[in-house]
Amino acid sequence: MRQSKLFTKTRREAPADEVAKNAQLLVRAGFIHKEMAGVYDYLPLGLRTLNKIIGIIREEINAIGGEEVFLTTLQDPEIWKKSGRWDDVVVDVWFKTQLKNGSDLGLANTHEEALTALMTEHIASYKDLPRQVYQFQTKFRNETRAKSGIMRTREFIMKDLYSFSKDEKQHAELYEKAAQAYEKIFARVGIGEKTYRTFASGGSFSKYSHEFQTVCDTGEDTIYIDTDKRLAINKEVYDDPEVYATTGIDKAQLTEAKAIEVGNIFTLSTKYSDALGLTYKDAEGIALPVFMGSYGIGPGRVMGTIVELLSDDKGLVWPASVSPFTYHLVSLGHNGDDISKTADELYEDMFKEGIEVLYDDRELSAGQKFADSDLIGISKRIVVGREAVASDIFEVVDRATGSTVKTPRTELLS
RNA sequence: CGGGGCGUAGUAUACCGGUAGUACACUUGCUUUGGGAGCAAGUAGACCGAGUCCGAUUCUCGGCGCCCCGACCA
Repeated sequence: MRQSKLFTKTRREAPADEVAKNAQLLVRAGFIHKEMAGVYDYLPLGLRTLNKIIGIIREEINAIGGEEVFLTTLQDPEIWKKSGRWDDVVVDVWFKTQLKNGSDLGLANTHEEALTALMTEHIASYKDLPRQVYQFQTKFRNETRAKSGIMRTREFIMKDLYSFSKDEKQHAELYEKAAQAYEKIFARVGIGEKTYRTFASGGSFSKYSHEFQTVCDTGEDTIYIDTDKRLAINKEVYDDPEVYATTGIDKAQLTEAKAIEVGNIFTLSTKYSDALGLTYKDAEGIALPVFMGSYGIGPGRVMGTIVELLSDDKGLVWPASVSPFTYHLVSLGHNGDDISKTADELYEDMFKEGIEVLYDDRELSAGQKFADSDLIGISKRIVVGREAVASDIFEVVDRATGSTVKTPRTELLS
């Protein structure tokens, strides 16, 4: 797309009401806009990156057998009363509203209840199991304190996957597959090296859960890492001797670090299937409760984590896999001169080839264009200047490393 | 929810109990063009409410909003 048509503008100054690096840079580069505390809009560039992240998650979840759905945000209190989670004392992050007739509705903060109730119509036999159902859907959580830019917000998209198994053994297989899918996802978005599968407390459903924690100084969580095994232990279970017995991790080998929770996986057991009557008939015709798990990733938080980890003093730095465009084509020409014509031509050709390119065709100084390009952080920049006009060879600069490769037109179009 | 800080043009900031200043952005004109260009002119601002005062953007109180630390994060 032509940058002259992009409605967002970059800013030289960081917003006064943001301290977090992720929010400062994303606002400055025009990726997001804050509506209020903990509530952010995604603008064209931000939405592109968010959708790249979502696309990667979708591919990996589909690869392990996930079936995508889209459930509603408005929730019937009845199903929540059955699981005991309607009460504000039990779940303190509720946003609730009412119909015109005065009856209560909830705005979904998670979807165990809704999906479990739904699946009672589709799971009847052991032949219907296992199932893995997921969605990308808006969650509302009335956090007492939103903070850290887009890392902890009151409204956010979450990928939530739910697994339905006939027993614990079948569940364990799905659980491990989901964990491996998560590792691939975090590797593909560029934070794999710093992300550790982490033992954490399991809440009220199981002894333990796993979190995926990305080491970062600005993280909220404290974890203890075994670098050899590439595993970690959350501080909340650090003093539990059973963890070491189960995992074989040597407590003395661990190193402490701050980390961001970019994903989590839970064994739910039969809590929700019991509450909502989700059973199946085994081979003998006996009704048994379905064994469940849930698996979450917040694509927005992943995006924020990438910013926290990879950006530099000039701005955002996107890995190619999640860059809003493949190329940032920066023309140094003016008013229809030869440089502009060469850049125009290259843009049109790339566009026809379906290559994702943001074309800076604006009438601005070179310095300003480079500064904007650095700030936006598209992974590769093509610079069109005098030299390109004569030679048809273009400078391609890697945003992360700053290294330049002279690339002929034909190669750019392949 | 406890503690602390802060609300001034689109953005970032300054000063002041008596006509609110600067920079960036924006508009117009001329010059400039490989790392945030120059000159000139122009548009644009005190969160809301009450109180004190001759006079409040400034002081006091209340509300609303934003940030940070802590608690919380099923």
